[in-house]
Amino acid sequence: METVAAAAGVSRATASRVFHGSTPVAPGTRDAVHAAAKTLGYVPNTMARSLAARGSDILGLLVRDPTNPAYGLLFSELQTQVSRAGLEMVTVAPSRDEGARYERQALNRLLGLRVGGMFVATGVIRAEMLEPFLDIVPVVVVGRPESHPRIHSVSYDEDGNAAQLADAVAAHGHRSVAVVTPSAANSVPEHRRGVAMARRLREHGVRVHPVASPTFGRAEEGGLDILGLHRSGRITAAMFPSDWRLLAFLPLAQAAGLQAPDDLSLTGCDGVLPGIDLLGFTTVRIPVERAARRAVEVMRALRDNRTRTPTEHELLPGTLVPGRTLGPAPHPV
Amino acid sequence: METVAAAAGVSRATASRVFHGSTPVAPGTRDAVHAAAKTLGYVPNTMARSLAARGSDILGLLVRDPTNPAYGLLFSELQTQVSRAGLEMVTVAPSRDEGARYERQALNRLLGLRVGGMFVATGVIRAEMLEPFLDIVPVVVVGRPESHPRIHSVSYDEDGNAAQLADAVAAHGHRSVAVVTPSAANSVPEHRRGVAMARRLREHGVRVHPVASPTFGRAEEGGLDILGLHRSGRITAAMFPSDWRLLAFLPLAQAAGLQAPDDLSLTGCDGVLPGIDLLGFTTVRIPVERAARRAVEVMRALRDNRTRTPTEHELLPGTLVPGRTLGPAPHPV
DNA sequence: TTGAAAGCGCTAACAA
DNA sequence: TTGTTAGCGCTTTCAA
Repeated sequence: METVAAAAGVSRATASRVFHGSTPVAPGTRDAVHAAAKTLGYVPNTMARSLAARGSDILGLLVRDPTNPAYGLLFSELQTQVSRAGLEMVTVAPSRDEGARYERQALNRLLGLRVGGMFVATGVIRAEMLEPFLDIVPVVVVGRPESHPRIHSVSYDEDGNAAQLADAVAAHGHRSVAVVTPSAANSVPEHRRGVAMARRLREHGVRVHPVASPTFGRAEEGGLDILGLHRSGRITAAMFPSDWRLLAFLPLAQAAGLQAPDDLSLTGCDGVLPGIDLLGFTTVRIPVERAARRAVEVMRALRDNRTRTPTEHELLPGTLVPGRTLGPAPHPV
Repeated sequence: METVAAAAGVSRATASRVFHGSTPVAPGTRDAVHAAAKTLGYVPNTMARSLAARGSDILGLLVRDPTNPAYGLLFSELQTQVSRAGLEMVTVAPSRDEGARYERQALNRLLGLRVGGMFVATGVIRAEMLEPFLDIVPVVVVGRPESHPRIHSVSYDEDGNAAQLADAVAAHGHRSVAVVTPSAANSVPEHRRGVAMARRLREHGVRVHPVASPTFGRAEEGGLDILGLHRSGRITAAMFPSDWRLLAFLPLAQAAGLQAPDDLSLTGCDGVLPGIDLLGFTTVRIPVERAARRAVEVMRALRDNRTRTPTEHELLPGTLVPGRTLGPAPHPV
């Protein structure tokens, strides 16, 4: 900046004011500085700036698994919303090597940068790990339900989404349905969805056949159970806790000569897999965009008014995507 | 750090040495400092550190679209490899709002952080945009072929991958094949793959039916052409430039009562869509993990030896995934 | 509207 | 093995 200031014939302080834009600067001076900066290819040093200013407009996002399309989309949307709000954002992810240690490391990377706010999109960091920093930096948990009395969160209404799907299945006249429910150890949100679907179906008087789906990478397992249930005429529909699981079931169904929804109705959940809409799945689209928007709004409120913003725990409902894999029950059971 | 040093009864310099770990510190002193840091919840200020040290071990990744599973995977793998190398990494993505302006903004965010190296995984930033910074910070372009004489790159061998698939199709006896080829404006890598597939097929003496796939979001378009070609008996296989396109074709095929590979053989390309392996696509898996590993190795070499590392332009071959959607040609054409 | 000067939290010689 | 000291590049009072 020294060089830029010299080239423009002003002091460093004035150059600083031009870039920061807080105090008024004479138009002529401003132009001279900008011109000098452009020709010299000057990019302000964020480090020095936030060091001197004791804080920055850079927000941090801690994301669990960029491989997961839901997180990828969240990343992308948050970035866009943050940009629109005139702030910046950098993202970190933990190393994939096993261990919560890397989550901490990623958290520290953000803390070390002294970000002006943190979005946390990982279930592995527990609330207690965040607690010490709540007074230092605004934290918004996003995409994962959080009930800590001091941590703000914006997440998806998994129970409501599951209920929407169960309602749709029941409304199509299905009276006996398989529900794939992975264990909680396997996937917390999927487990929760499965449980909620089953509960709601039962409220409709529908008979539920729970299908465990124990292993993670081999989603076929529950699939064979479903084929068996269908062959013996005990179900007319199968509900999956994610589009991914439903996708995994398709080749099995196809091999068995099943057509959805004529032979068997199928539902997924999520609606974010790229290209998934083209498959015509009946599913619920989680409101990633809205979550991003709300998360940024909450963050802004927190930053503007650090003192007393009441803790918010928002739950955003998804949207039922009718699709082509859910049809009327073929025959009364 | 002042507070920590005081609590441990040492000077700031000593505390610094403990965290930085360059110069030897007496074990007793070290423990005292660590203890003090722990109880005080101290996280070193990266800003101040890299300001004072004139540089940092933080690398930056500029990623085009975190929504794309190939980039998501690359992000994740780079993070892991960087961690293993004892370095750190932060990632930025441009806002999704239109315009190359946001790409620049994202680039500046990284530059402003004075990262110690940059991975660039976006086709939108052109080489000329990077040129001014090549002397300031090591740059490695990854996932996109780059031929700039001063910019290092590690990317996928799209032509080779396309050839592998074409070879497999020809080897299965197909003599007349549809090849979906989007325009370059639509997607550069997909266009390139389509062209390369067609070329290689022709070298095998196979008759190629090019299928344009003009619009982006509506991949069905080319699909109808393929169904027509198949109905009239003019093709026995269809090659898609990405798994995504193939996925989009599936519902059409299913609606038309087609089974792969009995009625029509199908191939994709990429192999990274989550859950895609379960569909049994015949495809090529792009070597994302290897690309990440090599990119980090190149980066380390650049950082260690800034002066004269000859520019590398690596092209990594993918792996053919046999799958179940490619079978022998049903009858001679 | 501008400049001078005092730090922000840390590292890196240099001395001790 | 440790302390002292001079900055790193910037922002921000305070005067002018």
